[in-house]
Amino acid sequence: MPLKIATWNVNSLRVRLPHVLNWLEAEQPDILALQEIKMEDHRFPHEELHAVGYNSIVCGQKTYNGVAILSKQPRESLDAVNCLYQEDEQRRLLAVTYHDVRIVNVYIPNGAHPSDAKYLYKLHWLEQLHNFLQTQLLLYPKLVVLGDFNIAPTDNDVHDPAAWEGQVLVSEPERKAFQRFLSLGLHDSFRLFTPDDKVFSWWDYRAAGFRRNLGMRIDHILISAPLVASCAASYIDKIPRSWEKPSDHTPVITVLDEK
DNA sequence: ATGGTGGCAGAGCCA
Repeated sequence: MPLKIATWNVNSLRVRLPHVLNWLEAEQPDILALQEIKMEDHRFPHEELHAVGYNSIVCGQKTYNGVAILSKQPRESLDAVNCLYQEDEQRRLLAVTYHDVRIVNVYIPNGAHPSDAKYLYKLHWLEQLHNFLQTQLLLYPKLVVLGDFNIAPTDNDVHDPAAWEGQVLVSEPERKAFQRFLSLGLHDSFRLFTPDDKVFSWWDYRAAGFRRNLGMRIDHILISAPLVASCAASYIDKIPRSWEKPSDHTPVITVLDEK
C-alpha cells in the first residue's frame, strides 16, 4: 500500500491550524511533519487534529521553533519516539518509527547571515545531524529525513542565484553539508522526478515574493537507498501558499509504494 | 526602497 509522506513549515500552528485541517482532509497523507509550530506541548491542538483522523507526537517550545509528526496510526504504534538533542534548548528534531520506516523530522537553523553567530550554530547543527543520521542508517535501513533544511542545494533551487551567491541558504559550507547527507546514501526524492526545473517550496513574505515567484526550494524529503525503488512520486503543492494568511512555506509530498 | 512582511508578544527577536 502506498505511503504518502509530507512536510510543511507552518510558521505558527495556532494561526495555520485551519489551513492544516483543510489540507489534511483533502490530501489524506499518512504522515505530516510540521516545523515552526511555535507553541508549547500543552497548547498543541490534539483534539482538532484527532477530529480529522490524526494523532500527533509533539516536541514544542514557546514562541520559536517546535516540531510535530501527525499520523493516522495510534500514537503508541509510532514506537521509539525521541525528542532528540536534549542539550539543545531549541526544539528542532523529532523521530518516529512507522512500521519499518524511520522518519526524522528536522527544522534546521536558518543561519541569519554568514557573519552571524547563528550561522556557526547552523553549521554545528548540520554536523551533529550528519552524525545522528549516520547512526540512524545503521539501525534503520529504510530512513526518511524530511523538513525545513534552510538550504537550497543547487542553483536550480534558487530564483536568482547571482543575487544570492554566498548568502545564507545557498553558501558553499551549507551546500557541502547537504551533499554530505547525500553521501550517506540519502536521495533527494523530489529530484528523482524533476531533475532540473526550478520549483520552490518557500517564498519570502516581503516584496511580493510569491506573486513574483521569487522563491527557493529549501524544504526536502530525503530517502535512503532501499526506499528509492519504491518511490512513486514527489512534488510540491503550491496551493496552500496562495490561501489567505498563508505560511511562507508550502507542503512537499513524497509517495512510497511499499509492498 | 539599505526596506519590505509576518508571528509572537507586547519591545525587539526571529525568519
